[in-house]
Amino acid sequence: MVKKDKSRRTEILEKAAILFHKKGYSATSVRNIAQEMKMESASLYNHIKSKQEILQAILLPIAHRYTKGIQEISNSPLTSIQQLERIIADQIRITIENIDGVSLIPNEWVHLEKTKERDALKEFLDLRNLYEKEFKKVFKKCIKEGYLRKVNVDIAVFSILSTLRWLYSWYSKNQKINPLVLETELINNLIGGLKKT
Amino acid sequence: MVKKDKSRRTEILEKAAILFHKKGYSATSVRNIAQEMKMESASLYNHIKSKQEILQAILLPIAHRYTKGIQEISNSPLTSIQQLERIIADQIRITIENIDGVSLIPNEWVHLEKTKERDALKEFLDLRNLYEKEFKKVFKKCIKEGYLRKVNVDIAVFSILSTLRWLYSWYSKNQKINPLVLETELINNLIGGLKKT
DNA sequence: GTCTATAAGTCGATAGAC
DNA sequence: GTCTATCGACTTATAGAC
Repeated sequence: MVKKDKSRRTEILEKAAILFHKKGYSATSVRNIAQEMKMESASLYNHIKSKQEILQAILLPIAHRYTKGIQEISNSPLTSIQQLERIIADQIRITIENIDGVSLIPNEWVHLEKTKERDALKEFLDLRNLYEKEFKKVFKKCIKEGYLRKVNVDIAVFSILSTLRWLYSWYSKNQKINPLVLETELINNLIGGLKKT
Repeated sequence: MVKKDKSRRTEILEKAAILFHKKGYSATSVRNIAQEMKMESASLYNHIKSKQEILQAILLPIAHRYTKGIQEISNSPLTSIQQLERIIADQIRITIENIDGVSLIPNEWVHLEKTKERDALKEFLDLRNLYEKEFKKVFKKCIKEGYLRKVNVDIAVFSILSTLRWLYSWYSKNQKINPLVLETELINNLIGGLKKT
């Protein structure tokens, strides 16, 4: 089976993600994106409806991917601590697969808007809330079943998610590392801790 | 002693930090800042030279504060593990004191520019590199002296700094927490780990 | 599907009256 | 030190020729 050519639209989304990552959504002009595509900015509009639609087309599929992943894992027959480790591993994989897209998740979502087609801001925030709720549920189960210490759940979950949110930044500068080493090391640090016992 | 009136310039920097936090530097216009000050945008220029100067006046003092803090701690006679804990506590304090300003550190520094007066981008990045170098030095000493496990230093330090970088975001939504509880809990999680032993 | 031309608005910043 | 007025550049997006 021959791989289908990358559509022009997909190319635009990829170039845009790189530019948004580098300078942010607001500081990136439609002309900048066109230049990367070696087109005039007017030509872009044959493939996309607006600059806003580009941002939505990058961010929302990633947000859906995260939520789908955590739901599948938390509905699986794994033990709670295994689920927690899998959820962390899943986030690491999503990040490595699409650094530029994922890099927009922590901050650039604020530029999502409600458009005629969809309320992208609400859609994103709903998915994010669902994800955090699911994450905390699994985390609490790990405590209840005696896998983890009785820590403050809000603080501990925030701390783990912070590391995962910033992974894109670290990974862009350290791409040579073996992803499986990264996965193992990170899970050990985040859950096991650093202190010598 | 009577507290000196807040200068008009300081007010501008505070309002600007809030807006930059909310929408980012690029998406915030000089007119937006003026509106918060209940002035016309032209009037702002009696207090500041340019929009860029505002960003520099917010970010660079914070960057200097971080670096000064870590250097004082790492030159103190504390043990390496005590230094590490103090460094983390210092970051938490800086964040709580100035959430809006600190919120710009992770991402908005990319909009710093070289101006006639100073090369703000270079200045910032030099300070950041110095900070990370110092942090890793202390961390390595903790391993060498047997306080911490022999983990991958780059990954572990990135992970800790990620949590501290994102603290502003979590704290803005959880300001009711006792800062000392936050400090203790976070240091325990980051260094001690979550696993039940 | 790409182009040129351009609309309609916003941007940061300045000049000069008061 | 604040205002009105305005400059010139840049913004997203559209119209219409090819």
